[in-house]
Amino acid sequence: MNASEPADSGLLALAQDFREALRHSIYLVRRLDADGELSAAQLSMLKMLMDAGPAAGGGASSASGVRVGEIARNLGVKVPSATEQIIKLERAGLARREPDPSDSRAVRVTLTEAGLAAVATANERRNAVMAGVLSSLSDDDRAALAAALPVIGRINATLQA
Amino acid sequence: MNASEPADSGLLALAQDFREALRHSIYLVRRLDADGELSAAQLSMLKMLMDAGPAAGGGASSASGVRVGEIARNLGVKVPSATEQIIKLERAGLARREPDPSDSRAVRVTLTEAGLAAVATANERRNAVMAGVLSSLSDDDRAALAAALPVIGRINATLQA
DNA sequence: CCTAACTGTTAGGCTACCTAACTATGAACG
DNA sequence: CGTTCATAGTTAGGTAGCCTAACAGTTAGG
Repeated sequence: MNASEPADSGLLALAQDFREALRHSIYLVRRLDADGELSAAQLSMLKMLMDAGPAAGGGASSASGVRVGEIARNLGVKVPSATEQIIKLERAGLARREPDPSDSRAVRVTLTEAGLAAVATANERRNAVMAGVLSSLSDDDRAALAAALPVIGRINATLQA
Repeated sequence: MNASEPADSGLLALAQDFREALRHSIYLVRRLDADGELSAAQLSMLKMLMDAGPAAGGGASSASGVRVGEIARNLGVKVPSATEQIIKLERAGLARREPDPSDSRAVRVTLTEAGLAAVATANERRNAVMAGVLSSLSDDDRAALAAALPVIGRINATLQA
């Protein structure tokens, strides 16, 4: 419509639509998280520990576990919030806190067996619910969604930096 | 891989990926909402009032405003939570509560001029931030995202029912 | 050493949500 | 009509998750 700034106006429109979609998706997330097992925050943390746990990034030695500060950064929260969640997970027997041998200030957090199992169970259940929702879509819709997921992943990755 | 239930396993995989994407997108939403103006919940409510306000659904007469129960349903929260937010908006001068002339039990909520302006401002700002994020994508990525938005909208619509 | 930088915990506070209990109005029916 | 049941919203009390500020212990540098 506007010849002077077509790109910008399209970008803003896309931004608005995407925002709207995410805003509404909060219901969906809320419904998924309402299975009364693990809270969203706790599952996120457990999952992160699982992903990062086995082979921690670029570390030379096999320093098992993730440091509190790193957890906070990964989850996009402040350190005290991470501590709070970690303590809850620890009390629930899902995670363990151990001193870092190479730096006595630091704390290493690892999943327990129970934690690992809890992640698996919770994820399965939520995936099943989500799959139920997606099952009502057409094949084309699912294809479009699948094509967009890497893009959304790229958007999210941008924010980590 | 598995010939017996290829559709189901694909569906579950898609479900998992979509869930993951939404989970990570929470950062993005949080960042957008951290502009220190209106909280996410309040902006959602204001926006809903704006959308529903002018021409309320299938109502015969021009009953202006939205009822508290309807607001709660639209936002996916319980009535007391809606009341709470409405009171905050009212105190901030962004919304008004009036008795429903046709049912003295009911309350009609409408935006004030200030509320309308606040929605506009907050949305503009957040759209700009989001546009900034999206500007780093390739054209193909943006196209894929745009194609998926209606699908996500359809998913969200499913939940309303 | 002694100070400066860093890691994590504690303390206190806020928002947004929930359930349960209450008030007031409307509607149905004998 | 008047009692009874349903509906609309508010109030009260509680929880989860996040934040900032203040604190304690550890490491590293001058």
